Amino acid sequence: MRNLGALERAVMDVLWARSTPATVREVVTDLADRNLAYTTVMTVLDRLARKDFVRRERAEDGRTWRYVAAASRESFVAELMLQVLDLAGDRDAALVHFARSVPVTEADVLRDALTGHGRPDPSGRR
Amino acid sequence: MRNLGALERAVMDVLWARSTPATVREVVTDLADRNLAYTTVMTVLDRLARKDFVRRERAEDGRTWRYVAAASRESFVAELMLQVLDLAGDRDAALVHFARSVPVTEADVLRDALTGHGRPDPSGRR
DNA sequence: TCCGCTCTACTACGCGCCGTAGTATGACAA
DNA sequence: TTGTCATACTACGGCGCGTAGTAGAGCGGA
Repeated sequence: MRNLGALERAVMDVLWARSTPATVREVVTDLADRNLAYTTVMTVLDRLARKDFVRRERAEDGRTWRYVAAASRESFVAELMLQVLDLAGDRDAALVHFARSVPVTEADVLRDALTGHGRPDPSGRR
Repeated sequence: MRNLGALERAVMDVLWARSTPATVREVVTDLADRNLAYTTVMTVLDRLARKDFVRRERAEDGRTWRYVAAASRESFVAELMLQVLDLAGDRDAALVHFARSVPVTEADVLRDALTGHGRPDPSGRR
């Protein structure tokens, strides 16, 4: 699962901003400042779908597609962070470096989230 | 600071494995299984230097360069993780996702590293 | 019924990055 | 002086991505 280009990321941002599935047309208007051709956005959405970053479903008219982000932005980022961690030879050492380089306020967030990790939290995520 | 290609990463691995600065020749022999041309490795090292992933210094003979990784593998990974985190709209939410998706044993490592983050630890890192 | 709008599928092209390496050139050693 | 070794510079093909055109199908209005 490779990374995304700039426009691909912009399109994902649009999809993440709208929580509900969006048509190509809607994404185009949300990116109006970029002045993109309709087909450009379509191509990008198609590529994102191929890479499983977005899913698509038929609209009521039976011919228009609606696109929706396959994962939340936050879990996407978390996933990416785990992939990056895989680059480390010594994962623990990398984690320590990471923990120390995170701003203090975010360290608190992390600490809180870790408290109870592995605890009886019935949500069955891997 | 973009990401690295496969060969670039392999070369970095060599440099990280050797803690001491290495010549092109040495990197080539460490990558012997790949059967690379000397100039290939030289080009890659040159590109890594341009991107500030490695530094280089003259050897004693005055004409050979020695290359050394600019950062440890662990801090490189930690840095990358922070960059990824920047992609998140809601950093805290992404951190929570991350904390929850990390294996339990590594969660312990993280927790330990975070204990004392911002505490009276006289080492003056940001 | 025919026109035009809209949406989709398919194709294409340029650029930059990266893997890969050749050539030219200079220095040193035999 | 000739061969060896290191460097600098140049090159080329593939791939990913930004960008978009064209062709064709369906639908709604004149």
